[in-house]
Amino acid sequence: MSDKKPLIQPRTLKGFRDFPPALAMPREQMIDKVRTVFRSYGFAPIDTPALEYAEILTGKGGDESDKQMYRFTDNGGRDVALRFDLTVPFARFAAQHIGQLGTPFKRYHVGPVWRGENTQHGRYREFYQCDFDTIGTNANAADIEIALIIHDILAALGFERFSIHVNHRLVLNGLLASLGLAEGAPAILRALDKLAKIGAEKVAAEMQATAAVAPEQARQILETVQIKGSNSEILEELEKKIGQHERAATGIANLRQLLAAFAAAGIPENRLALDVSIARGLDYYTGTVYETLLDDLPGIGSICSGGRYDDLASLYSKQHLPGVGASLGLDRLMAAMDELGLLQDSTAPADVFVVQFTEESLAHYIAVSRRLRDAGLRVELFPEAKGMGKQLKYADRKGIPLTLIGGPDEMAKGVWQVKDLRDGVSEEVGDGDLVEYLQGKL
RNA sequence: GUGGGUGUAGCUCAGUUGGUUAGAGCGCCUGGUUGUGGUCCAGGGGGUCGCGGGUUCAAGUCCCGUCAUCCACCCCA
Repeated sequence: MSDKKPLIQPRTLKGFRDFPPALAMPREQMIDKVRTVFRSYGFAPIDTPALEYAEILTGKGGDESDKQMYRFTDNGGRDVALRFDLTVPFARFAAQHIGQLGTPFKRYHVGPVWRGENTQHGRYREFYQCDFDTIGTNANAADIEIALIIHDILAALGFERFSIHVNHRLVLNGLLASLGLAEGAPAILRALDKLAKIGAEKVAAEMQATAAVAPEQARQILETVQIKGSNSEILEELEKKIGQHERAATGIANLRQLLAAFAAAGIPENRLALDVSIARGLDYYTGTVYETLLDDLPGIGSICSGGRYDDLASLYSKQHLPGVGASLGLDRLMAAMDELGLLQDSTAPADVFVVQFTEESLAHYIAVSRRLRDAGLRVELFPEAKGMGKQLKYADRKGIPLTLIGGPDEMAKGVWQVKDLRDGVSEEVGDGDLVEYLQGKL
């Protein structure tokens, strides 16, 4: 062998990760659970290319996202870029295909996105998002459904303590309009969005600096936005303060309907938190806005956020497409679940391990494996007729709970020895009773 | 993009004011135990000290650069 050839150092790019089974299995399990929820609401899956023409993607999320975009010229001289979220590609998709899809259209999309920003805990340059949107309807029922889905996903993943913070842009706009500040709304909302992070004083200062808000106006905004109390108490207060404004009244009514829906669905009230300070920095939200926080890990940030927008695809089509949706950050969620010990689920790749006692009897083992698989069991047959100690050790290390031993003695009697590696107990089981016995053990 | 911390065996980490063949625990492999894992006993393999350069008689240790990672800011998922 030539050891002269210099080896290439195996490595991955910053912010890009390998997923060995211990990571890939929980991720697949998560995606399965999330998908099940989407489907239970009648959402259909779509997929789009990772790579798009740069002009499709740039300029949609502001300077920041343009800077973070992986962009290059392909071999055909095209200016292309990797998608940095799933929303913009969906807008393009909707503009291109809405004629065939019909409205309302409900889709979910699970896939990787890329952002060339600095890495941090739960933040990578390649990460998975799960987006779900209903487009083509203005009905508040669609907004309610999105919130219910967020709730059901987190519940399905095993989270107990979380809260979906909701607000309505019409409430905020009504508030600003009542103060004569409709003009500076985007800048004011961007400042407001930082409330939880930098505090009321700095927010007031920023609003005064960037949006020509008078100190008294800032005080009133912050007072309204920081109303405390139960969800219905907050609504009452809002009603009193700005309920006479038509737009605000609509927003308040929609939020009231959302609360009623959650109550009707029997969801604990503390999982939905009316929070007038939630604005979402993005300009395009026009109605409901969502931000989901884990009570036990507030520092990790929002793990699922979104809202209602007036027109998704206006950049690509004259067709008016209002919608509402949210996106879930899978990798951030996985980091959270890891931290909270929700990821400890068995990662065993199989339920039953079949020992290959002798190579001569391979067909016997393949036959039984097949029978068990047909019965829905996950079965691994060891590829080599190595010593049984080796094979059992292998099965044990993988966390496979049950092993099937069928050597000459068992074959002569027409039985299998089933050894439960969890307690070390073995039992002889007749060939005919095998499937039922194993299923009972799992 | 800015500021800071950390890189020594597969993992978690020791390693003195620079000083000879760089250590431990766990894991891994082999044997005790060719029909029984997880316990026990004995033995074994495994490290260009992230990488590159510099200072020095001498660098894991000091200096510079670089890459990776973690934390904060920013932004977000």
